[in-house]
Amino acid sequence: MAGVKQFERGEVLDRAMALFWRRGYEGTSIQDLVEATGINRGSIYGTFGDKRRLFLAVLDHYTEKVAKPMMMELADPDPRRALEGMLDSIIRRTSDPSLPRGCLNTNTALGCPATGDEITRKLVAGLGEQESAIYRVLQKAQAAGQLDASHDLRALARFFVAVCHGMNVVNKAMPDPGILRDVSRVAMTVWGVVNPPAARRPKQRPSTRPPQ
Amino acid sequence: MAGVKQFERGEVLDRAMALFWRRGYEGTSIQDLVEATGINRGSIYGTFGDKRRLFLAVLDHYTEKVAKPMMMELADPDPRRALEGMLDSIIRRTSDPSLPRGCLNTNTALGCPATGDEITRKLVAGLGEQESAIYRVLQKAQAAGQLDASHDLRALARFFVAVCHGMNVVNKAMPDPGILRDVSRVAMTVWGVVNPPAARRPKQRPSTRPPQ
DNA sequence: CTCATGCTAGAACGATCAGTCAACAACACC
DNA sequence: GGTGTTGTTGACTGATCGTTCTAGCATGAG
Repeated sequence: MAGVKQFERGEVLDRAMALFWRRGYEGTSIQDLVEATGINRGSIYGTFGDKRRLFLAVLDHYTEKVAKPMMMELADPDPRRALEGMLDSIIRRTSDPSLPRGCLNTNTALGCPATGDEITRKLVAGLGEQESAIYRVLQKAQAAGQLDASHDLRALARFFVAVCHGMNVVNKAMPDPGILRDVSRVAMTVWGVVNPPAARRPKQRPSTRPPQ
Repeated sequence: MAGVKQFERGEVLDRAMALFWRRGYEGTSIQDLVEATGINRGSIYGTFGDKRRLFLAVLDHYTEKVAKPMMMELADPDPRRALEGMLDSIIRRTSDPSLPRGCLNTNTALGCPATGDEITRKLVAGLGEQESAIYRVLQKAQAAGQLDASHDLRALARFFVAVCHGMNVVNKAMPDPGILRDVSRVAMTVWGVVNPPAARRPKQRPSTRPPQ
């Protein structure tokens, strides 16, 4: 049947995403994509332009399907639970054996030559947004008195961003959710630290235990 | 002049390392290596075998030249300074504009298809060694009373491993040493935290599952 | 001297790469 | 039914991939 669309854009992006995620940009050929998506070479080019633009579409797809749900955890009204939720969502995702290891964004950021093209700009922008979103949660926590006023929120936000990406790297190499639970649990303890040794800390026992 | 070695193995590995580090395994062609090292195509094959084995040699070279010096910081008699030194050495390295961004091991771990071949095994082994080395430092600290006895040392070690790799990812995307200093400073604050009454873990050694 | 050695230069290999193209089939509208 | 648009198809392009190979030459050992 020609002349009528044989495929769903979203499904093609799903399969292409899985492939790029698993094998990286350079490691994935158009032929691989043709076989994995089931649609023809020409249709790929007709729909997405070329490999690079297909990859950009996949990055957007990933943001929508994976990154955004993770960031949604930050909307939890309780700031501490929001952060824990974000880390937990990484653990949940990396525990799903049907998904490739690591994180497409993280993989891409390290696999690519770090040129200043649109791909890198997208990734850097994503990192920045994540930092900002975490920063706002921390501000809320500080305003609510759940976080000591002496904390450097920018540094804290950057720390959590780094932890997220560290978890993705570790997961890619060693797919054991227990490791990530350890990392997450320890990372969350910085929350309870009072910076100046003078100040006395109110009861800072965590009200919620990580699920499991 | 022919008939006598025209190149130093170490220099060739230096240049090949820089290339692989910057562009990744798949992004670096033999032709690139020929041009960057200045030695002939045939000499590369004669000396190293093929691209994969050259890359393995580069990984060893990287371990010797970059990873081992970083791990040496852990030998500091003061455990806390040892850990700080390790993180600082990452910041120092990533601040050196003459070196490529990120970390070759981290880049490779994420850029490659993560097959179970020798490359992945090398990387996983490196991660394991780092975790063990950090673990021993933490044990020393705990024995010396510098670290609260309630800390879960395995989890702490895994946390610091993840932070290292998170720093490498962040640095690859955003080459600002200030960010890494923030991350490092916050990460070190976990040192002073008394662990929440963590569930006693069954003795759980690093994962045995094969990487993806 | 002779000869093996270890490099250089470069052609050539088949495979694969990203990307293009013309022919063709199904629809929408006239 | 005629026409134009749209999407499919598979062959095709030129470039590049990793790898091999031949030929030639300068050296050091015997």
